[in-house]
Amino acid sequence: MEKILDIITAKMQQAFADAGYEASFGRVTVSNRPDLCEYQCNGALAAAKTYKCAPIQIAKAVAEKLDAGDFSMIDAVMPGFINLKLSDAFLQKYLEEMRTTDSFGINKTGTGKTIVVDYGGPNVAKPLHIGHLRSAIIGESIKRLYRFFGYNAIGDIHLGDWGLQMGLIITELQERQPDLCYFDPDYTGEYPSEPPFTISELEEIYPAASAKKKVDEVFAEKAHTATFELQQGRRGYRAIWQHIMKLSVADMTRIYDNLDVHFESWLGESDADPYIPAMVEDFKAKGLAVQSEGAWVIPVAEESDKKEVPPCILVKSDGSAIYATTDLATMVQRMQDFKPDEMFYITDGRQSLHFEQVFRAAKKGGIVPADFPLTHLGFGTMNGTDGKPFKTRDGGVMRLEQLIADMTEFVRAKVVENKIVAEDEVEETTHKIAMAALKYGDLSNQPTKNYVFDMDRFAAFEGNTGPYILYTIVRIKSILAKFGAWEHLPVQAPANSYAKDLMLSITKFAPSMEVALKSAAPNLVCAYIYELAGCVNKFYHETRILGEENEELKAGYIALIGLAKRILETCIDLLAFSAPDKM
RNA sequence: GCGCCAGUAGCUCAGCUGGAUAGAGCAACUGCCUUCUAAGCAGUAGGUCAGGGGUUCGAGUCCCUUCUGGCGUGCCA
Repeated sequence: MEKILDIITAKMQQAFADAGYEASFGRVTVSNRPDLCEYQCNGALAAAKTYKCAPIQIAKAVAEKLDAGDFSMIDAVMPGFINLKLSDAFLQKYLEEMRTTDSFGINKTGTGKTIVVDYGGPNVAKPLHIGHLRSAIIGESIKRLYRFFGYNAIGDIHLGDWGLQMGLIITELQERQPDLCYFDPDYTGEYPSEPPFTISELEEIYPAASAKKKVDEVFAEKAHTATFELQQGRRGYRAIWQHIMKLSVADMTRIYDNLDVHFESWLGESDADPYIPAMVEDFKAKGLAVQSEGAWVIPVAEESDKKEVPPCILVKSDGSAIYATTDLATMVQRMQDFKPDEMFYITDGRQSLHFEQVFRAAKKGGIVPADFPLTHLGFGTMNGTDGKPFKTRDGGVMRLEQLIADMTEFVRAKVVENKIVAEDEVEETTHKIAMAALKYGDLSNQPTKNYVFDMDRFAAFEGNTGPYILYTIVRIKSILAKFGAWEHLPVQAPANSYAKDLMLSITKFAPSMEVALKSAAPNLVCAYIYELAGCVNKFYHETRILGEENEELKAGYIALIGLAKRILETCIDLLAFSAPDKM
């Protein structure tokens, strides 16, 4: 479907041309003065400079030429704005087309294209903590946005299962239980099928090892060696690694499922490992990798760089792979297996230089074509109310599970207190509201910016929050349920100013989603539905819907809120949460 | 040192390629539930858009500069 702004702009440009001015001045925008008009064109102001005459003259001349068909008001006002209001008939026709068109008439620009969205990135053997929240929910939302526009979007978790952390765990485990058969180089038998540790022990081992590494050089050296040997295929280490993977993946699957975050691909750094030798050889053969300070590096600095861009390290001086290596090898694997048209990475913003280096290296080495779209979205840090990185009261890192549990508990109390939901539905309703609160609280912020995570504020449920959006949907659902079958009812012309505002808001769906996709900004989806929900609530407040005696009019109201509900639900699905029937 | 990001109401944030009176939410105060869910709606108050220059008919938005904070800056990820 053509967007309203495009339709009006075309008319406006024609009017500029007809009045003897350059057509490109006829750009129309949504009004920033809704009290005066719905759409506006400021082109006369810009044109005044070119044509050296008063802008108001141009505005008036253009307004004269404007095709009045779809407008209820065309006004040229000082100093030279052209103000427009849409006619009721136009709005009705437009919304009815939206209502009856797949995906409300958005243009599926991604049809036939494949994109790999790399997000999540948890490390095995480490519990998911709140630092993983942003990647998971921003990534899931961006993946869904791409999918909504027709892309074949593959979410890839990219497990951190191959780095130094694995060596650290192995080394720490060996210190604790040196007699395990895994550490006996001469052991040739089968290894036990059950791991010598539980998930919670594992989660305690890693931070202990990580801390030890910083103060104990011998230990650190051992860990590096273990990492190297694991990557070289040492049997016992591989067996331990298998145990760790099994336990860890099962645990994180449970948590991601609970968050309604799903990955199509569960590959990790280890899966890229087989691609490393050939890739490294290729970089060397092409002369792109050079030896420097004992390591093999790929110089990626460019003339135009304003800063010093260090080379991308391909092979460490001890011969083992580093994250740049696995990221590059992962790209090789993805190009081979998924044949994507784009790759999109969602990680902490502090990794932006790393991705800059990797992207350059990938293009230099021909892993992807030179014009291949590689995007890194670096999200900001989640801070506490003191403005510093979020910590628990005792200064530790809060587990993602704990965060979800806290939020859920708070919501449950509220749901029980309201007594609207039947007892057997409390849990499901609670879960939906908690997810909405948590995700909307995060996603409504610009992803690239740091933001303050304030549990009290997120759980407050008033104003611009997830629960507000859900509440709006629930109110509509309640009316629709009482009304009966509504899906077939056509949209009618606006019956009052609240209806018209709501209709205008609905027409902004497609352009809002397009910008959200283009900018990879779920916060724009949030901003849109907040506005839309506000329009619904105002309309709801001012209009008696079920009590309307004129049946024709009532049907129109129902059709309108029905359409609003479908759009709201589509949007929250893009944000990966859903609405209950009651709350 | 260099680079990137940020600085807008007491707090948390919007502000789309410069355009009319800088917008929301929270907190404060005031109205509205015998009528479709008050997790709602309406209203009051609150701003030298960090400071200073500049470009422009017009700057929160573009350019320069200073200050403040965060982050990054070769073998962790």
